[in-house]
Amino acid sequence: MSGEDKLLKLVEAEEPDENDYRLQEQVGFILRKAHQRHVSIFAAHIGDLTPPQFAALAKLRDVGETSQNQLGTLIAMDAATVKGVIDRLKARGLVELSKHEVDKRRLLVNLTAEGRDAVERLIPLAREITQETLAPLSAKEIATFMKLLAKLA
Amino acid sequence: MSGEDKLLKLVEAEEPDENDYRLQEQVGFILRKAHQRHVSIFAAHIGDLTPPQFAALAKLRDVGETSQNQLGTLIAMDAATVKGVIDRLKARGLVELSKHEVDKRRLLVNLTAEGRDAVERLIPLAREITQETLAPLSAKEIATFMKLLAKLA
DNA sequence: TTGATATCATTTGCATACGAATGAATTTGG
DNA sequence: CCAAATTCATTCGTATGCAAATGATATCAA
Repeated sequence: MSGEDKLLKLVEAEEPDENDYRLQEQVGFILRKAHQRHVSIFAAHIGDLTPPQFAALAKLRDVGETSQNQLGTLIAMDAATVKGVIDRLKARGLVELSKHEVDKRRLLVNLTAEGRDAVERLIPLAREITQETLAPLSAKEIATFMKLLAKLA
Repeated sequence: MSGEDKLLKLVEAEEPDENDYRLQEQVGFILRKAHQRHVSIFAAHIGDLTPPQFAALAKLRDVGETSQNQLGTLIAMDAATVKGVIDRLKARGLVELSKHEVDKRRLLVNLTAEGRDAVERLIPLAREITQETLAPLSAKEIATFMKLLAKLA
């Protein structure tokens, strides 16, 4: 079959050309790049805290004292990951840990006064980060994008 | 100022309530979750290769032999990261390395026969991964989403 | 009540991801 | 032509992110 015939066949059958896989058009690849860009913008605004660390602080501000595991669930981190994040926040005095009186398995996490001050101070910057990340889109596009992105997450 | 007055003021001035920062509505947080979900879908279909490793193989299939650094640029990885990825692919015999004859700084990377076989075999699975990642969206939503996501990446 | 299950946390091992520092080789500008 | 700047690659340190194994505690069910 000639190249032209093959092209014709593909158009007619609407089959993907199996020789034509474009990495840079795959959702996973672009998702990874968009995430990288966001992290970079975050770092430019908040240099001394990572997005996961800020997420932990912001969520603790919302819900108050919780167990480490529960916090992990709320910010989409598995137990091993959240432990590292909390360890580093504790080392910096932004959170404090205590044992649950009734259920001795649980490790309670809470903001320190310093941690609470830090979150309040950083939230305006976090708003700017969100804005800058979405800056390539118009207001209408942002609404559409956020709706669809939420469906994928 | 009473709570009602404060609300009124906010509505009039269209200022965000600085006490009301919702982490789970921020684009960075949802982007991170969407990426996590994609990686999880990837792992369910292709267990013995990570998305970055597959990206390297797929891109080498596109462009043929390139320098390690150039490959990194093409798949959005910095020099330190791409080195680790290539090292592991080399250890598994999927890529081979050679020195550039003219520019002695460059380390050339290419697929081995086994690496080429692996990519060809995996591309259909990669198509499924893309499909499953986008499954929560309709065809029209996918087109919209990809267009907007590309703008952000 | 007790044996099976489930939950919470920790640890280990592996794989991105990136900043910063370093060294080798190349290119550029004066 | 040569010194300065750039590029390519490596290494180190730190921080996610997750699977799997382990130990302690709690809950459930026969």
